[in-house]
Parts: sequence; structure tokens; C-alpha cells
Amino acid sequence: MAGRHRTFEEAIVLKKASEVFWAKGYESTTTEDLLKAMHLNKGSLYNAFGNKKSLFQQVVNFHATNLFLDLDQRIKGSVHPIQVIKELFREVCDPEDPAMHEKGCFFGNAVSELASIDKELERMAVEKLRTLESFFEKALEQAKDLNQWSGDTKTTARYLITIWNGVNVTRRMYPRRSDLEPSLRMSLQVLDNK
Amino acid sequence: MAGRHRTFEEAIVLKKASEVFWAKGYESTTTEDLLKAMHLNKGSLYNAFGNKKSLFQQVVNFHATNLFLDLDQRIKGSVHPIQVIKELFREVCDPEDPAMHEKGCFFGNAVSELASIDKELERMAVEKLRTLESFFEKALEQAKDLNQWSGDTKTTARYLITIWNGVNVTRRMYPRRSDLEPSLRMSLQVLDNK
DNA sequence: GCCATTTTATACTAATTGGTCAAAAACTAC
DNA sequence: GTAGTTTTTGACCAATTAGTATAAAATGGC
Repeated sequence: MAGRHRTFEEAIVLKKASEVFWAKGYESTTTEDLLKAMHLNKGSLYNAFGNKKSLFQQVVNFHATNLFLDLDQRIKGSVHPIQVIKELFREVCDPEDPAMHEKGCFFGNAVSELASIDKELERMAVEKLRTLESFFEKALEQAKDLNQWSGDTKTTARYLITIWNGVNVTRRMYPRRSDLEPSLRMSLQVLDNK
Repeated sequence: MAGRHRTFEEAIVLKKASEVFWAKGYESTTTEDLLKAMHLNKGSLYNAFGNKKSLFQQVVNFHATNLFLDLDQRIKGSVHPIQVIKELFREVCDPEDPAMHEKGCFFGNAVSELASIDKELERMAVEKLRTLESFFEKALEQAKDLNQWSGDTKTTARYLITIWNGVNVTRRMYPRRSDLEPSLRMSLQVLDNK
């Protein structure tokens, strides 16, 4: 294949784009915002990613792939799958970067914003949240096999994704860990069923 | 005071505006959308409500006033405050109009959308969600006084607002009542503490 | 009836939007 | 080196945006 090489790394510029979309949402992010963050020119962006919607779809997939790869790795080897779930929620309530609080969950944000705006993009974000739910389910099943937990896995997984969606809004109301911890502890009591 | 009278009812046009903002969010709602829904001309709208942001603020207050008036009434006379909370969540999971699912919670949507866009509007929506949380708290205290429930009211109220924020996203993932009910039942088990 | 005041209607504006285009630059294959 | 292909660059465009200006219509006090 002949022709000039790309001067940018796809993973790097997609990461940059995801930060902008994550913070500002889909509609409020302008092409100008993206160009600046990705250090690209207009032609390059449209040549490489098509258009704004297509870029967003690729960003969603990129973000999801990274997240679920990490989650799978964490759960795969673990002998304490319940702990993996708990740690995940702890990270949400007490992130290294406190600015994460105002960003919430990328997929949850997308669902909220796009539900009445763009059904195709909404369905895509919904699908990613469902994948996250299925990760919870997998972890619970694993814990069950290890006799570390008992309960209805499907119902509990759906309960957990609801807690997930919830804390990602509530953390904007109360960005301080100490304001979130007691109710989070209450939320996760279902994980202590032996 | 001389001059021509208004030909529109403020409450009616604010209701119309709230439906548009609720469905499409703040940024994606155009003045054209508002004008069409409110059956107003541009001049009338800007004369009566200032600008888009000011209109949004008035809509948020209008929506909140109506909601909290209704909630206060429901709880005021009730001898079963726990039931009032449960009914509220049932209505969310099984609304008369199924299209409500994709609209979610007006305030939660606003928080998600505006957290990184407009701090002033976000704080306003956060404040309304806090008021809703304080309503939960009041109902729980009332139940406690009636010896119908025991527990930590503050923590449980914060837990409930998190469930509220959560189901208002999860309902977009699963608009069917039967897909939401089991996990909702699990969520509300804390209300059965005697 | 007349004047002051307000609402309504519509034309207009300046800025921003997502997206296109054409030419130059950089590269591969031969 | 040259032809052919791709990426980069930046100017350009049509549509849409929130908001303004101006004039006509409607109202109330006198």
C-alpha cells in the first residue's frame, strides 16, 4: 500500500477525543474542541474517522474495549471476585483524580443525553452498560462457585448496574468520599450474603 | 398600569418548555424548538423570559415546585410514609406513559449534561435532587416516629436518591416493567426494616 | 378619542456549527 | 527518479445558532 503515513497514533488521539466527549457530552463537543484536543487538522480528522458521529462511535468502542479488557483481567485470576466488584465501586467514590466526579460514567452520560436525540448512539451506549452488567453477573457467578456468596445473580447484577448508574450521578451531588461512603456501604451489603 | 395584556398563560408555556428541555436536554434544545412547543414568537419569549438560560432556570424551578408540592401533599397526610416512597419508585418503573422511560429524571439529566458545561445550572439541578433526597429523609423520619421502620435515616435517604438516579438510567436500558421489578424489589428491601 | 405602554410579529445579524475541497507534502512501488 | 496513492493543511461553505431591532397591533388611563 503506497501513500503518506499517518503522523498520529490512533489510540492516542482516540483517548484524547474520549476525554472531550466524556467531559462535554456528544452535542456540546464541537469539531473545534476535538481538533484542538487531538492535535489534528480538520481534513485529517474527517479523512481518518469519517464524521462526528462515526468518531463518537469509535470512541465509545475504544473506551469500552479498554475498560472491559481491564475488568476481565481483574476478575480472571482473582480468587475474590466479590472484592473486585467492591474495589470498582470504591474507585468510583474515591478516584485518584477528584475531577472524575464531575465526569461521571461515559456510557451513562451518553444514554442520558442521547435517549431522545439519537437512538442509534443511545442503543450503543446501552449495549456497553449491559456488558458492564454482564461483568457483574460473571463475577457473582464466580463467587457462587467459590462458595463465597449466595443469591440471585441476574437480579443482583441488575441491581448493581443500577447502583453504578446511581452513584455516577450522586457523586456529582456529593464529590466528597465521606459523603458517599456510608450509603455505598449500604448499597453493597447484598455482596455480603454468604 | 397600561399596555397590552399577555395572551399566554405562564404555567402553560412553562410546562410546554419543560417537556422539550426534559426530552432533549439544555444544549440540544433550540429556540426554534421552544417557540414551536410554546406557541410563542421570538419577541414574546425573550421579552417574557429573558434568554435561553434564564428560561431554563425558570423551567427547572417550575418543574421542581410542582413535583415537591405533590410529594409534600402525598406524605403530609399519609399514615404509611414508606408506602409513599415505594409508590414513587413503582411509578418510575411502570409509568402510565411508557415514553417516560426515555426521558428519565429531568434533574438527573441536567446534572449529567451540565456538570462540565455550566456549573451554575448544574448546581441548581443538584439542589433539586438534594431536595428530593430530603423528602425521602422526611418520609423515613415519619415512618420511624410511627414505629413502622427503623434504620439510619440520613444514610438510607442518600441510598434512596442513588437508587432514584440509578433507575432513571437503568429504565432506558430496560424499558419493560418486568425487567426492572425484581432488582427494584431488591433495592427497596431496606424499607422493610421493622 | 388619544397617548403611553406593552405584546406581538418578523426581518435581521453576527457567530458558530459540521462538513467539503483543492492543492501541497510525504510516502511506496517500480 | 517517477508515477501513483495517501495524508496533511487551511481556506471555504451552507446551515443553524442565540439573540436583537423595528414596526404594527392591542390595551388601559385619562
